[in-house]
Amino acid sequence: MQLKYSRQREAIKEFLCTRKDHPTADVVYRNVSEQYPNISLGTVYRNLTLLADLGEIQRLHMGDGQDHFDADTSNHYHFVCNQCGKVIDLDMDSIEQINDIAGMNFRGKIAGHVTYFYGTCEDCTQEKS
Amino acid sequence: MQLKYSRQREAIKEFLCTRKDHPTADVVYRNVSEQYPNISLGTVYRNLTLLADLGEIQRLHMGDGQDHFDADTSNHYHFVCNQCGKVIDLDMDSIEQINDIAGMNFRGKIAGHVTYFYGTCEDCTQEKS
DNA sequence: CTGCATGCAAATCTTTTGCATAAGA
DNA sequence: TCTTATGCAAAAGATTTGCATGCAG
Repeated sequence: MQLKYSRQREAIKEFLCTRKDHPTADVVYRNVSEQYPNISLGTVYRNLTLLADLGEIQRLHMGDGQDHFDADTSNHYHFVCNQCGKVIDLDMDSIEQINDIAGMNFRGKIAGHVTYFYGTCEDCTQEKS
Repeated sequence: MQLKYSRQREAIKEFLCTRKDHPTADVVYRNVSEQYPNISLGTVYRNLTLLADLGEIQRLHMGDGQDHFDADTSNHYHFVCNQCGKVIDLDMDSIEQINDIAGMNFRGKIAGHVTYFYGTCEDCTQEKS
């Protein structure tokens, strides 16, 4: 099967790149709708899935019921705030470290990993006090 | 609200403790049904959610469409095989390491985390060759 | 007795899919 | 012109929920 250009897909990808948070399919849909009023949610899902399969974006399963999408495909950690639900990227260079750790006890081929930290973000910590 | 004993909940918890893999709600349902033929899927979900909220079990969002449940609430990593879908616990003592890593760049309170490694498990690697 | 837990079924919500039409190559 | 992508609506799945009844305290 041969991939064809589509402006809808392009717009979806572009929108994701502008965001540092991790929008859900529905958020993508509502935003891209402003540029392409006739776009359908099905198309958004199809393209998000396609882009994720191509490795151009990351699909995140955070357990809040909806998948989230991230245009940053580099290995990085995610912090999910228990209070406000915000998702924050954690930058760190030592991603290799974690692969080493896993390698210690596991025999098999590790292709990738996803790490979520859960807790209270700085903003919510301040509000409490 | 006051918690009351229920044999169904007890059976669900016990079943989970016997398993080293991470059953889905439906698997729990089918198994506990053997002991309590009239138990309903709703009850299974209600209790799994309750037990997870109490911290007695862990709810895992692995991105295969169904949540998985784990009676082992200690911090540990999960390996998900891309080929057969199997989930394997990775034992490692150095869990603290990962908290240190996150602490380096993030200001806030980290309460817990979940790490999934994706790849090919040993069995599937062998079949291929 | 009083209230939480259950069973059942319906409702919700997210994501996927079938199909006729539009658009890219 | 040939094939992939879209839009729309229906379908599919997983999980939640309302309500009458059952069981624990």
